[in-house]
Amino acid sequence: MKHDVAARIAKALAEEARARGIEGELPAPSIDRTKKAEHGDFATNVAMAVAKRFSVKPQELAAALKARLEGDPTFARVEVAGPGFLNLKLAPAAFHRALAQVLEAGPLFGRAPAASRERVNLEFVSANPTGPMHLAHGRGAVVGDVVGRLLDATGHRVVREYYVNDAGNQIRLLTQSVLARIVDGYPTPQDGYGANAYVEQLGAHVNGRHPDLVARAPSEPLAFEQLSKRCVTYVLDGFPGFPGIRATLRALGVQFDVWSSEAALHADGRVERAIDALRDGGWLVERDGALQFETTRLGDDKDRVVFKTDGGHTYFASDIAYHKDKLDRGFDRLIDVWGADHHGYIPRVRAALTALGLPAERFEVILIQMVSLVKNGAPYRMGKRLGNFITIDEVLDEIDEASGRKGSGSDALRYYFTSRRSDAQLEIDVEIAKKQSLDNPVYYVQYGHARLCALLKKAEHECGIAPRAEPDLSPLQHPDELSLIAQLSAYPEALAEAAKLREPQKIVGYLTSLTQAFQSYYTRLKKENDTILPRSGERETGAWKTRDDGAYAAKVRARVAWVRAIRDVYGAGLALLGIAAPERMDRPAAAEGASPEATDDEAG
RNA sequence: GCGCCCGUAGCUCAGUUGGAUAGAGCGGCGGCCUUCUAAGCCGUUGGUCGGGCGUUCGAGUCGCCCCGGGCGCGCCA
Repeated sequence: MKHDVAARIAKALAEEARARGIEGELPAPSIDRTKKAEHGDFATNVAMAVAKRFSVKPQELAAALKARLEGDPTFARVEVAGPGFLNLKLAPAAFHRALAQVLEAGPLFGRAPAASRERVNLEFVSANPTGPMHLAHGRGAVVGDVVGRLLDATGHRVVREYYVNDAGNQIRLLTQSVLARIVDGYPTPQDGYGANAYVEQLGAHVNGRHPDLVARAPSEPLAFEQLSKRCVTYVLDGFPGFPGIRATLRALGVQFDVWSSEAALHADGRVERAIDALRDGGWLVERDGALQFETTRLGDDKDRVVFKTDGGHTYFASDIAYHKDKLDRGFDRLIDVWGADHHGYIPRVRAALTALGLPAERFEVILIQMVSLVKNGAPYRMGKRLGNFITIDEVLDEIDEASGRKGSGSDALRYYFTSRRSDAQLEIDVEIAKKQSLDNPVYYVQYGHARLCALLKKAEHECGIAPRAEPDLSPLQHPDELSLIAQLSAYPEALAEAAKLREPQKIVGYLTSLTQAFQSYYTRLKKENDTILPRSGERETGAWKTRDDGAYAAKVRARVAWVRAIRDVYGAGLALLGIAAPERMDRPAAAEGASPEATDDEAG
């Protein structure tokens, strides 16, 4: 629809230029959808943008263009406004054409499967396998997952990857913490994972399953290593009392294609080879007994240690190998989703790729800002040692239970995390996060979808309108119906924009506004004493089919197709967000029974 | 001190990458269910878009300078 309008404006502009003898390239006109109905459907600033080239006043040029555009039946009204805007109101037929396009594409509308075919490696979450995922991890998980869906939908080939840090200090500390719980006299490690239910349960489980390893681990390094591996496995796969990271992610609707292991990078020599390559390139220096990579030569603040004085590697050493490995696997683009507290890390990874002769410009980072928790207005600090972190499992379970539907918690959390820009800090009240089950805005969007589905079901079963009917659309004349079509036609633009900028909240915003428009129309129509479908009495007798010589039936059929288009776009949008699109939603019992008295009782 | 992010309604946040009278949810107040789902709709309340200067037809959006908050500046991850 927008392209169509843009092409017509460009044509009028070109004609005007020719008439005035203006030579050369003209800037592409910028076409905007208007916010106000009185401004028509589209507006363009083209007259203001090119007035200088034409050596005339913007308003004069706008008037000339208006004269040309008025000859085009696509436009019902063309007006010059303000300093030289052209406000365009489209004829109904233009809306009907746009709707036909949506209907033809159906649920695939807006997708661009043949776009770039860029091969993208999307690495996200990558939380250390040392404990359950807590709420803050969820933000990166959801944003990463949705960015993956956005890229899928816009023609990229995405591999979702979880980098398991199974080779470092933190794993050793976890294993030591576990041993301290179950082996008499085993020292509690400094900065370890304290006395909480998680370590307790993990210890009990490990002790029951691998008594031999537990016995030997304190004195035999090999046994310790094997025990560490077991611990990582249990953290990922779960053990009694805790579902494990994989299951938590699954419950959140997050899937991964590849789980790559840091330990494996070391085991098969990829780290060594990457470091050797840096050495061969002359990037490494021995300093203070450690091996340093001179990243300052590539714009970093200071040189970075890759091998420590004690001979151990830093995580940076692994990361060099890991990112090199990802590029070696042939990806056109690497997208890492990181917590914003790691932002200082970007220059050194980029430096590493450059030093290795790899295309660093393919490396991109999405920073996820902190999630800070408050409880009753006061900061709520979470910490491993405090043992009071709110796990994702906990939040999911509570919301599922309160709403009586499995998956409800995932929907609520996904909505919450995707409705905000990821580069802005986010404050969550832990009480609201857990109890906000029934007034979460996600239900608003889902309810809209359920209403559309209910209409379509009734249309099929009680009016005999085929689900894939392709009726004449010209009876659609209600201003709300037409402006909703304009909104539908904007969906591909919203999707493309969201994918390009890696900003899921654009989709949430789009869906919210679409829902609003439909819900508002739905109620307004009733006030106008009209309905989308025939009322129940007429449905039963079939009288609606012949009313007004069939004109009414034609309108009903057109409206049902229109509803189907909205439903399809809706469903597509929700799928992008990984939020369920329920076909029916019944009022929850709490809301059903809500009366002033009942509310007072609860409050008192 | 240096670097990155943020500052928009009482609270949590959007704002189509420079457009017209800045929006939503929650909260407050007042209305709307006899037949398509009231988890809804309508109205109302609420703003010097942190402050200043600049760029131009036009700034919440871009530039510079302040103020305020968060994060980073480890041979931790």
